[in-house]
Amino acid sequence: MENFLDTISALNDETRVKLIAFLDQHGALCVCDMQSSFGMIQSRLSRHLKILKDGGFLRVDRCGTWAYYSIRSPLDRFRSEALAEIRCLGIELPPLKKLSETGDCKL
Amino acid sequence: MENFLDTISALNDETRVKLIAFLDQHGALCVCDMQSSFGMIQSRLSRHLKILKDGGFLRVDRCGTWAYYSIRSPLDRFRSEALAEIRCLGIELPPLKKLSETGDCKL
DNA sequence: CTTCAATATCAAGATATATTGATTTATTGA
DNA sequence: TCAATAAATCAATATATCTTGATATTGAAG
Repeated sequence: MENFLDTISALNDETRVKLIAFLDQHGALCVCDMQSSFGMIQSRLSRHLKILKDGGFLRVDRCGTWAYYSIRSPLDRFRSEALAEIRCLGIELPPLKKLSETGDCKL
Repeated sequence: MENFLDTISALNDETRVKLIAFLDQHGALCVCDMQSSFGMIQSRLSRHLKILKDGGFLRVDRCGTWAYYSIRSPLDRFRSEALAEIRCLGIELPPLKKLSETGDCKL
C-alpha cells in the first residue's frame, strides 16, 4: 500500500508529470538542463526529481558533480501504463536548453 | 492533463484505495453500509465517494433515498490497471456490515 | 403538507504538500 | 588546501487536501 501510494503521489503533481514527459522525450538530462529548460529554481526541481525517483519512475547516474536523470527501465506494468497515459496527454513542453553542453562533462 | 490528475488524485488517498478494494470485493453497496463497515462518519465517506466517482472509478445508482455505489464498468485501460494493482496489494478490509438489509429498499 | 431517513454539501480547523531562499554536501581543478 | 560548481537538504511560508460537525437536499411515508 505504501509503495503504491508513493507511486501515485509521485504522479499527483503537474510539474512532475511534465518532467516525466520531458525525460521521456529527451532521454537522460542533468538537473541544470531541466532547470534552464523549465525556468525553475534548483531546489524545487531537485525535490521533484527525488520524489519521482523514490516513486520508481526515474534513475540517476552521477558523473562527477553532475546528476543525470532518466526514465527507469524497465518500468513495471503499472508505471509503464502510467507513462503510456502521459504520452497520450499531448502535454506542451518547453524547448530543451542544454546548458550542460557549454561545460565539459560527457555522460 | 486535468482528467489525468483527477484520476490520479482520486487514487492518492488510503481511504479511497480501501473503498475501491471494498467495492471490488462486494459489488454495489449503499453509503450507510460502507459507513457502518468502515466505522466512518457519513460526510467523510460521501466526499470520498464523490471524488472516486469524479475520478471515473465509480458509478452511482439511486433507489429512492439510497445511493448504491459500485465499480464503473467498463473501466478504461489505465483505470483497469490501477484496479489490478490495488487487487495485488493485499489490503486488509473490514467485514461487511449490511445495515441496509434491516431496511426495506431492494436494489 | 409534515416528518423522517439517507445522502450531499458547507464552513472551520487540522494535516499534508509545494515553493522559496539559504545552507550544506560532494566533487573537481587550481 | 582552497575556491568554484552542481546538486541535495533544510526551514519558513504558502497552498491544497482531509476531517469533522452542522446544515441542506431529496424522496418516501403517514
